[in-house]
Amino acid sequence: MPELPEVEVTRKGIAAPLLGARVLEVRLGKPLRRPLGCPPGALAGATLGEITRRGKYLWLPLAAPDGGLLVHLGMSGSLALLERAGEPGPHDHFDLVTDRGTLRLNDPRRFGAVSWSASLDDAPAAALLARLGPEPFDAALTPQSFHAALRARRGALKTVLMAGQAVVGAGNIYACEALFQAGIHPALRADALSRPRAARLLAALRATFARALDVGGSTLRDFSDAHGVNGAYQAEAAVYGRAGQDCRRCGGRIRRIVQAQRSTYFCPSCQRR
DNA sequence: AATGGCGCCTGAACGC
DNA sequence: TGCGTTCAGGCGCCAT
Repeated sequence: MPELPEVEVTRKGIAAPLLGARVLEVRLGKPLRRPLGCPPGALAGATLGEITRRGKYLWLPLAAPDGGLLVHLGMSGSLALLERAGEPGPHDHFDLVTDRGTLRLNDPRRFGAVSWSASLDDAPAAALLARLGPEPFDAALTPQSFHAALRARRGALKTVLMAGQAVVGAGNIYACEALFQAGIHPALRADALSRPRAARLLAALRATFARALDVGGSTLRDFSDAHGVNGAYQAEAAVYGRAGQDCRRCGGRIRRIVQAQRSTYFCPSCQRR
């Protein structure tokens, strides 16, 4: 469900209220994608530091006992910070009970994960984060470096965007939307993209993310933020989920193709190879 | 080292 | 109404 903007909106919703919170208890539901990696009881008494984000991962640092939790929301996960948490529902699989409320992970498909690591430099966190490319708004990510990263890839641009090595954060929706905004065909080979067009794509991706952050991640149909509110779908996707409908820019017909077993939506006349 | 394919889960929407 | 099929916002790991 969440792409980078949604994860960042989630982080913003929980970072301040949980800073300095004391862990009282950890409750687990059904198994998630990977094991917690420590006995739940071992976290009691720890104090939460400032929650950070890397790609679509959240890092919840803990002190005394030291360590942290690396959280990924997968396809269908969402976090809510509840003042008074009721009994966990059938899809609530992780509760971090603190003296400032309960941070609850709801994840019907259970592709998400919560993993304890001694630090970001230790397993499993280090290995999971090691493969990630630069953050989209990192100043070190320039049109030049982005173009260079794309030139090292032979796959289709849309697939490469989603792989997260040239830049992190784009999922299926924002990859499609950014390519539309940049006027680039999703099946164009990454290493065939000219430098000006790479610059255009980076700008489009940043604009897409910035817009989503502005509206609080509510560009996604059923996203709900850390307070459980939202879900106000903006209905502003230009191409995603619009196969067969008219392109808002040229009036042509939006097409759906499959790339790497994922749906890709694009406008054949606005987006050129 | 990059690439493509598969598996992990459940629920909603759709067609018959 | 019920049943089967398809699809869904993401990784990780594996073989090549």
